[in-house]
Amino acid sequence: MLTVSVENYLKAILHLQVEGDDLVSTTAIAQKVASTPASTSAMLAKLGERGWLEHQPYHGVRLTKKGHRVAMDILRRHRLWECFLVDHLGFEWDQVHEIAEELEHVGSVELTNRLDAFLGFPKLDPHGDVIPGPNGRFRSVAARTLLTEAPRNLELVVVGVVDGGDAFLRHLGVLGIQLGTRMTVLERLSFDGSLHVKYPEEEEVQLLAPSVGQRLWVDQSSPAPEILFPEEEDLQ
Amino acid sequence: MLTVSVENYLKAILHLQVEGDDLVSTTAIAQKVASTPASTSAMLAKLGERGWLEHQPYHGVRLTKKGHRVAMDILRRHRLWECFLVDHLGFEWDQVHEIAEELEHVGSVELTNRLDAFLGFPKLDPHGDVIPGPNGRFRSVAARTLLTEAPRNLELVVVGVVDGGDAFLRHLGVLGIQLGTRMTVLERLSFDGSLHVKYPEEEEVQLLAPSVGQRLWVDQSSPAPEILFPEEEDLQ
DNA sequence: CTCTTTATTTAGGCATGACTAAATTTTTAT
DNA sequence: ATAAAAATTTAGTCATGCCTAAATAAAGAG
Ligand SMILES: [Mn+2]
Ligand SMILES: [Mn+2]
Ligand SMILES: [Mn+2]
Ligand SMILES: [Mn+2]
Repeated sequence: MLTVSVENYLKAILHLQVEGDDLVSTTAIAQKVASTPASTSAMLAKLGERGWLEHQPYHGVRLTKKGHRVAMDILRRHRLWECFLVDHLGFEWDQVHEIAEELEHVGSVELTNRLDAFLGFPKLDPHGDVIPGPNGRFRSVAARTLLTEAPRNLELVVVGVVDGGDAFLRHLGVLGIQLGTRMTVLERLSFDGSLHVKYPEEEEVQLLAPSVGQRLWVDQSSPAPEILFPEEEDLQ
Repeated sequence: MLTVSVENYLKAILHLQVEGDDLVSTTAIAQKVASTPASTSAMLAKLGERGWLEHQPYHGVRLTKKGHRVAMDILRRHRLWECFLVDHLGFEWDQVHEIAEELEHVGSVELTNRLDAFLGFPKLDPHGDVIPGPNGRFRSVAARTLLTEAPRNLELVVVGVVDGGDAFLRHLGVLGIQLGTRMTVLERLSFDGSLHVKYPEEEEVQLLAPSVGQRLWVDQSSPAPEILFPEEEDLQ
């Protein structure tokens, strides 16, 4: 049986491994699970013995196939519960993380799969993060771009948030941005990468800090017009 | 913060206190939480110090107001989740106890109250057990009688199960009994208290063991016909 | 009322998972 | 290449919560 503590470590390692796919450092893990490097070092030794990760002392860890699968299952439960909380219980997207952090540790496979079905097999959680399927792999989703790297003068939709802590999500609230918000990037300022963006209904142009632009996934607004007016696309 | 273990002890004590309202014994608690009397004794001392119960060494414990409230909140979460599992995820009533045993430890009040609302503020869980409200008291329910003590020759509905472990619930399945099943008690055998019962559609009369009759809550079948044909009622 | 049985507590250990402080290894800077 | 800084592990504790075995108290039998 997996303890809550072990599960939290495995999920933290998975998270750090997805970005920067090399070895994950003790300190980074300690920070993510809010414990000390010493405690983490002891835990990593144990997780290594039990075959969930490979530990290269003084250099870092990498999840084994087995450990990766376990961590993906936890992530799956976390994100499915977030969907439930937002879609059916009416929570806001910045209120669900902490609760899902506990619900994710109820491990019944039967429960998870029925919840998945109840929710309609969602691909994305309320923050636009991809939900792993019952096979322990991420469900496939449409391609997406960071707002910073998106093309200019094209209407975009916000489809996800990178690493969205509650503070950032509330900041987005202040800016009037949520999943589904549409905007057009007019200009990227060379000074610090700030973005001039325009919202459909508003006249005024807003300036988004790079810390925001780098953490928003966007997609093209409408799959509708596509190649209907290729000349106009070229003109802009 | 309450640990899972502490919560399980408090709920076990509440359970034992409801039936037989006197002091609850160390052995009974140990049995309920599946631990030893020695471990339980140590835990009771701690729970006493922290003000959740009064411990009379060698004689037993009783929950304080504070401890009672905490336990009722856990019971509330347990039963609300059971409703969710059966009503929305399609589980059978003999499959939900173990899962709810884990879900009940997610303590967010906001979550509990929203789940309650989502479920339509149910008064009874899938086993016919009364669900505590947000104030920590049982919701009021219509009066009910044990099948053993119900009047003869009157159509009854099964509205609840006393202390329904999964084994008993599956046995009821074999007998074709679930919540909402209607039946009429024809006779109570003086030998061992077995009951001759008749089901509406079936011709044959069934014999129910006393172990079953003593653990079924029933109510009068239909509030509809009432005094419409009093003569016919008398004729039977 | 005494003896025996049963219930409960105490004593002594063990596993898990956390911490601080100290030792050690790796990395960075000069 | 060597010294300083940073990261990691090791050593030594502590709190929880569990166990078995032994001591003690309460209840029941005669
Ligand atoms: Mn968690
Ligand atoms: Mn999320
Ligand atoms: Mn439980
Ligand atoms: Mn129940």
